[in-house]
Amino acid sequence: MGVALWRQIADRIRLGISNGDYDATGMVPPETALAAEFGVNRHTVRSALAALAEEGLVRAVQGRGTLIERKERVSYPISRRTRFSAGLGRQVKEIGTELLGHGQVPASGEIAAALDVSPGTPLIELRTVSSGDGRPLSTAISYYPADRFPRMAEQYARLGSVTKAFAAHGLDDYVRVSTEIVARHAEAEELALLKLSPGAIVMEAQSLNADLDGRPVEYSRTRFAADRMKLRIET
Amino acid sequence: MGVALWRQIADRIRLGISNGDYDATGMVPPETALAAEFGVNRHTVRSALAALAEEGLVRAVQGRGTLIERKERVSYPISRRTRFSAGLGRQVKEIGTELLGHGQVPASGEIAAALDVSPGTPLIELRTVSSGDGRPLSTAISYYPADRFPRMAEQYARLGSVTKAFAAHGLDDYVRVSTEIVARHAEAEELALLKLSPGAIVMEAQSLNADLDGRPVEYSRTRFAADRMKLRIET
DNA sequence: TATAGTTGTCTAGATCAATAGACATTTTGG
DNA sequence: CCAAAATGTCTATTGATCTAGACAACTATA
Repeated sequence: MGVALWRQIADRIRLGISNGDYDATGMVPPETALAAEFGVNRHTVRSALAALAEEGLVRAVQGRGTLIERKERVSYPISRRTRFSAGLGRQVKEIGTELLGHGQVPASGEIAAALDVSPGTPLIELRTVSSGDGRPLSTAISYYPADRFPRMAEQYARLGSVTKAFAAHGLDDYVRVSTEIVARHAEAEELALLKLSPGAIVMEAQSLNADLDGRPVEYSRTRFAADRMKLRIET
Repeated sequence: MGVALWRQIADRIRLGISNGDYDATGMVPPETALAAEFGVNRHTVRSALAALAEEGLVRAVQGRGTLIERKERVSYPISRRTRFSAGLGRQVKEIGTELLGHGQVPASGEIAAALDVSPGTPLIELRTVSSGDGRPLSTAISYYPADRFPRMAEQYARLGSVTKAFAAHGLDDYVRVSTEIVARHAEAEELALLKLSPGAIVMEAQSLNADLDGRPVEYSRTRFAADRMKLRIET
């Protein structure tokens, strides 16, 4: 209830594709067969397939059938040495990062606690979107202590990498201290940034990075498009 | 499109609650205020609140308002020494595990590769549901090499713990080798097992455990109810 | 005890989702 | 070339969702 039948059917077909049920033919079964399998009208199946085509997961060809344009989920590694670009390296040909905006904000309770600073301490805030081969994969809001990394925004904009921006401030190495992952429905802003359709899912990772002395250097909230990414924990 | 408006509104209110937007009063704003805020009819807001009440997240009291029954997400730790019960210890008073069924199956391609056995090798399969304080939290399908752990099902049923069932086979310690996490809409079976409503989200963790010599001992697919759990990565 | 503010219930109409059926258009293979 | 099989398009009908409005029932407070 509350979720249109065609969307539920779309979810089941998507699952079947990702399970490899149709690998033998590389095509989804005919609309009439799917309608029979799911016990719904052919038009309902067509709505579902139209949604999947919109996602780029399948492509219908009149007279032939509906071809699967397999898109593997990109695997994002999470380890003590998590670096965005490095981990995605071979899975996508081209990585794009866009700086949506930046600013200086006072540390609020939760973030202040994570970064181990007093509430109100000035922080640099970066908002970014990252994509692989043109598909948006994740969007992040990151916070850095402004006294230690005053030119974070400029350096990130220039270098296109947090690791390099840290290096420009004299920080050569840092490690992941903790990561918390929740999954939820995407908000309106996330739908727009990640080019998702309503009802889509994001995985939100709240992570804390620290230098080798254990001093926190970055707190970030990264939202991953759940149908395009999987997270790989390396312990 | 494809997701009823009242369900989208419910998602936004749920998010507001988990963000602590209404902590000052402990109540959701009046229905008329919410209707104005979201630009929908009051009846639509009422449908959304009814759904949240069904989840147990809020409770409406005529004449007063709609009270928030805050339920924090249970944090599930993932580390080299991931043990289900131990990690949840202090967050829930009572942990329940139910063995739904078990059997012996031949190893299929993907699972055989993970467990480093030839396809067709007999495996013990366990299907379980775990809950905290009566609320279902996760459901899992686990596979164990049948030659090494022949009485896995019986021992698990008797001892209620994978760690103890391993110990009964002479395996005293094991570690998490890898974990992959995806998030997706729950399937019909998962909706039933975890007592979720349509459109709900599950986080699926595919994990591999090995003994201290590096030999794989368990491959499992655990699906967590996303609105009741968060995953905490400890590196 | 009024009164304002809140949730609960009912009716009616407008819009969207799903079913049903018919037929056109395109591809494939005998 | 023809027939089978597949997707594309159109019309019509039914049921669910959303809007709109009015009023009842209950709670807290002045």
